[in-house]
Amino acid sequence: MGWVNSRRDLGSLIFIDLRDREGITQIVFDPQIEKVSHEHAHILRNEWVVAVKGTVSRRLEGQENASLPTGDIEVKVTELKILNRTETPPFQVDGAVDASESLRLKYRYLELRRPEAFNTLRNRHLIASCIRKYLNGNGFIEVETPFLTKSTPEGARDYLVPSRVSKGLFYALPQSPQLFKQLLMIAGFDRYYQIVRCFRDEDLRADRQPEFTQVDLEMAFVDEDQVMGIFEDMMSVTFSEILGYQIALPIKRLEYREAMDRFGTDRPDTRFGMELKDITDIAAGSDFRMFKGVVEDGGVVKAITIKGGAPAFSRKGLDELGEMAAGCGAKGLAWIKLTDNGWQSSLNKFFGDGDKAAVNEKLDAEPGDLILIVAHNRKIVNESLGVFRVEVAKRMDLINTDGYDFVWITRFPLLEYNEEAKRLEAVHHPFTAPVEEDLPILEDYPEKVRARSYDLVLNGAEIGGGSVRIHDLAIQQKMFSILGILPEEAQLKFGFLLEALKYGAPPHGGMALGFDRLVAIMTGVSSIREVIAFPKTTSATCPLTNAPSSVDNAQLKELGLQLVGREQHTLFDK
RNA sequence: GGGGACGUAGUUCAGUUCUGGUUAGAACGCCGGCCUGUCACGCCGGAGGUCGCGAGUUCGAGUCUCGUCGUCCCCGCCA
Repeated sequence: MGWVNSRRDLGSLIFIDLRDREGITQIVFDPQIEKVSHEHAHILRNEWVVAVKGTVSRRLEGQENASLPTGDIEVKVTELKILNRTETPPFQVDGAVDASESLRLKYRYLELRRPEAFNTLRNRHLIASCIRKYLNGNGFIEVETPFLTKSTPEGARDYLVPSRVSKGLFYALPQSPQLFKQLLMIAGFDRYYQIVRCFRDEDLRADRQPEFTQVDLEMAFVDEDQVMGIFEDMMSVTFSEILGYQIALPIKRLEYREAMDRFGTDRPDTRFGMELKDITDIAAGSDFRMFKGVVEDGGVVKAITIKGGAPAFSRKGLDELGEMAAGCGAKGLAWIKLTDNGWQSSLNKFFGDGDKAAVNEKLDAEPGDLILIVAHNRKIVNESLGVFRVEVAKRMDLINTDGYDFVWITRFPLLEYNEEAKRLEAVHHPFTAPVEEDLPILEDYPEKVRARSYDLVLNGAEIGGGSVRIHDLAIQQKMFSILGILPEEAQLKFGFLLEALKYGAPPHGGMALGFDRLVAIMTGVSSIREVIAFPKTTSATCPLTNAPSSVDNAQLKELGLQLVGREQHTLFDK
């Protein structure tokens, strides 16, 4: 039984490629074997659903098809039953012509009929099974937490659900099960996990969906090393079992500060070098006024060296990079092409021979190399060089795409100042514990305090993160006050957590893994939409169901809601 | 919220600028016919178009202008 993938009607002999989820098998209608079914088989078309009876037999000598796993055999049909016919599909399921993504989403069930799409989702299932097996075997208990829960002010925008029973009040769909898993630790569950849906109402990207799946876990009586240890082990087992790939353990670790200095980003792609080097001292001694000015203002001058990059970048290519620098806030991009005769650069006349040699040495630069330099405050310099580093590596094809390169980024800043909101915000979330030795400066220099947090980065993509949590009521209250949340407000929004912290909260910490991103990387697809059975478009709509859609006035009335503004929506697209 | 690319048979695209002009093409798919070893079967014939939508310029718009809708990518945003 299966679907007609293709037919080859030779008149008196008819071949059908029959497809089911496991693959394709050729079946033969031969009037010498059975007349009636052969006659009926003439009308078969692609994607019809059929059942056949017959004998599996070895193909004739020389008629094997090496490109099919079942290419040595065929089914000689003695009975044909047509189970269903089809209209002409909106796109060809056998994949001869690729359809646009919105069409494939609208007819997602046809897309999923394709072997590649099915296999991606089957791999997702296998990865999830592997993770479950690992965690089950290590004493973790899967617990479901509420989807209809309480809106929290920090973090992303919430999806809201109106309450019918309590008119005018709203549930929020969880951005993550964060607080519930902490409560489970306080309850003494010790090791919890959940493969769970999370919801965030923010603008979409190729690697972002409004609802996405996390592997969420939490452990009691642990420090960050134990959480990271479990996670490394879990990833190692999963990559080994699913891909046959051995992750190099232990996964290397970088403190946030060092990652920013060396790679210009908190999710460095460490599959290639080209690290950022500081040449502030040398630049300060040059005659280039712009560099001097930056250094006097407390800024830095940093550079990356592109080995053999001088011929690869034309004036135009460098101008493009310059525009990207401007996009990052940098005032400009200086470059040096190293030739056998010295520097080819607009900086040439501003640097003495000694300084030139010092720069070359510091940057490990030889003739044929290209040096890119940015001068500004530390943040912008790191950010723009970090962007160049990745862009240049892509353009020069320096990234080994076969491997899986993991790195932990630890000890992020606990807090950062939000210019727009004019207050401090938690970098990770407000329940993250500060590094103990930084506690004394929490009040006076809050932005200098490091968090007991850690992100797992794979091939330059953040795939997960977590932290040791605050289990001390006084510190949690202090955190809220530093974040500008008044005690009454904290009580209103997080009262249940503060209350719980009074009743014997053990030290605990955990982590969450972006499961869709992990699966996308492991299956080698470019968008997480490919690894989600029924994903949404970049405007958070579903072409298949036409969600979101309008509802009856009666439904609204029942919820005590009234629409303002744009009320008219068409129910059906053309 | 901002920037960019795209939108033409069922599908994927060409045609669109410089230079608006008779009947808008191709491939795959679809329909009909022929064919006993095909496997992207082959051969012959055929149908299929509101050029996303709306306005404007023009004697004349797929082509130029403005608006609008949709899809994708990026920035902001995503504790």
